[in-house]
Amino acid sequence: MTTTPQMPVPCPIGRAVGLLGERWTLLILRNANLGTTRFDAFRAELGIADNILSNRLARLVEAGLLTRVPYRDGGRTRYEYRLTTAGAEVLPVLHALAVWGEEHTEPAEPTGSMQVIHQRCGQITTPGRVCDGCGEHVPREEEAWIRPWLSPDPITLASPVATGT
Amino acid sequence: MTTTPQMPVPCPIGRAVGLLGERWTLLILRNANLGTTRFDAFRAELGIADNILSNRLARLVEAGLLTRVPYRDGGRTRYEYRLTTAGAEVLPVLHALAVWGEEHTEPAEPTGSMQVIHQRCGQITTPGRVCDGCGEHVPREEEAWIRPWLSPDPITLASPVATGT
DNA sequence: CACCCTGGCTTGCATTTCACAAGTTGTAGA
DNA sequence: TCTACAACTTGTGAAATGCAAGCCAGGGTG
Repeated sequence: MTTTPQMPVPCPIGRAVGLLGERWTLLILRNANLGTTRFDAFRAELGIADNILSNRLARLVEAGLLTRVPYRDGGRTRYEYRLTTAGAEVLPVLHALAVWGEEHTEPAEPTGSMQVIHQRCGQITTPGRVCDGCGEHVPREEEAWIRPWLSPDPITLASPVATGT
Repeated sequence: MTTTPQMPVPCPIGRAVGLLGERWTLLILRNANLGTTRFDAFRAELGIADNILSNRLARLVEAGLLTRVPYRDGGRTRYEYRLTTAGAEVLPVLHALAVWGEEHTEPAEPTGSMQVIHQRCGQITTPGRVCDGCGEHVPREEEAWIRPWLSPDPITLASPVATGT
């Protein structure tokens, strides 16, 4: 028997990897944290195949990291995928990956690098929970990312949908 | 064209995921951080197939996260895989995954959960760079993990091999 | 009111990756 | 000599992934 996804192993890292470690999953969550909610948008941004995107979104909904919420498109009801708190809380994983990637990998061509800014104080900071500039905790509502290869404008992180508490 | 591993995309998260996001890779690095160095040991601990382990180790060496160092086994030379600093620096990713996994997933059967201890002060702490107990930065030499489903004894993190500096 | 468009999928088939098992190499100890 | 061991390599079938096409429902356009 192998340690394939979703088999609840005793190690929390193993369990997290089982869920988050499938191909595309962390990238979907990255984009969901940046405000993407719709099937088409994920497909366009990631270049992922339809069937796999469909599969991953379903799994993320099932695992409670995303939730399907109805929205109105003209006169009919469609669904979009919104972050839950569990999904929003993968942010530290994304931060850690961003730091590691910035430090240890090279882009194909030198575009400006990704930056995280603390909107309350306006400073650029290292991805993480404390602002390098003002020394304070950075709540997700005050965090924005600049991804210069897409746009010079900062993108404020998406808020998770209210769940219970 | 698809965003497959090793294609240097502009986003550092994408690049990190390209390398670290392959199946088994983060688990290999977790165990390497806990002191595993040998092919057999990785195989036994992870239950990974030989050819995939071989492939992943080679890729990690190529990417500079591990390095092959010779050791003597009786009268002959064998090789083991030791962490480089780049490999050791995935620790924050592992911490973030551990925290998320502890919070949002359930083990199959309730074994004691993984704990991180700051050996200088002896306190149990949340995986991360600052000790909950004494409030100080936890350098990796002072960090140990207890994984009660394997052993009650704390395991001090492996040191990376000296590189350059 | 027939036709096309758009978003969100599902289905079918080719390609790639993975799992499992068996074989290889070089040395050493029984 | 025979067996054991660590670290691989090779072969083969199963599963995951990628690509393209099709489907469905409601609305807009002519």
